[in-house]
Amino acid sequence: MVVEVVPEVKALKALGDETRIRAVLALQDKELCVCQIVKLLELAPSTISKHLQILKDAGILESRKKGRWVYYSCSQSDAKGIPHTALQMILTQAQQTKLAKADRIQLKKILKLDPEKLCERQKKC
Amino acid sequence: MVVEVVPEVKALKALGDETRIRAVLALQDKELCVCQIVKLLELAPSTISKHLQILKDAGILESRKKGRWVYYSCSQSDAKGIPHTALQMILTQAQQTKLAKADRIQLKKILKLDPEKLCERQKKC
DNA sequence: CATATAATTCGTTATATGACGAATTATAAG
DNA sequence: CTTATAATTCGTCATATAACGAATTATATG
Repeated sequence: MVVEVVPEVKALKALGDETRIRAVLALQDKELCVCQIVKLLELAPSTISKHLQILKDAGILESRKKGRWVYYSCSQSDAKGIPHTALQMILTQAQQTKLAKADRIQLKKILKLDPEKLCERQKKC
Repeated sequence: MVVEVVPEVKALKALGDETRIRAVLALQDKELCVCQIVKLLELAPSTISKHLQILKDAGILESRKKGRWVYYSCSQSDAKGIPHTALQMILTQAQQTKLAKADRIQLKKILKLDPEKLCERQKKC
């Protein structure tokens, strides 16, 4: 886990995982609730939750709770070991990759899904 | 290992390790041969060699061979997943930490060591 | 108050990682 | 040509990581 790690490399380690960088890229435009990220990345909720914790602990993401839902968003301040400007450059470049492009298409679909069909959560997200 | 990894996160993963970021920071001023890095980081040569490979494979370091010695230095081009400018910002910030400062003091000592006393390699480094 | 739901925490498991020393490779020196 | 040395590769082992499902927590709804 990214836990006993020296703060200098926390954000680097957090971002150095395909699933986690995909999550951060998905959050570039707007905040999303956990269930939407689960839908996008197709991993168990518990797995996604843990990844989001790691990113939050690294200062890359923030979260706010609204009712039963938890919304994650990109932090506007420096992450642990990566200045905000540098992080932006990294993410801008990563957005150009196939990986990110495919996810953006998929995310668009998820955001447009019939709220009734996706799940209850969509009614409130 | 950092090997099966999608290129987007290779450099991030490579840097997200205390030993490896220390190596990169030590190489900011000038190239060093493997034995000097071994001396600085106090790990087995085989371990250091592997770390340096990972950093090289991520596009962060370069190496040149001169006789029996292999010198590693920082690459001037983009790493895999981190634009060069962003990497510079990250490293500049990392240089401010206690970890890096202590290493710089130690490195200065290593570079001044009596060549005869350190080891044969020092005669040529 | 009971039930449903979103998210997290916990326990487990398979795989990845980082460490080492021994063996190997490449080059220099005797 | 033999020996010594710098670095790497290989095999092994202990630990870290990422995945899952079950259990738990928090909140909304009937």
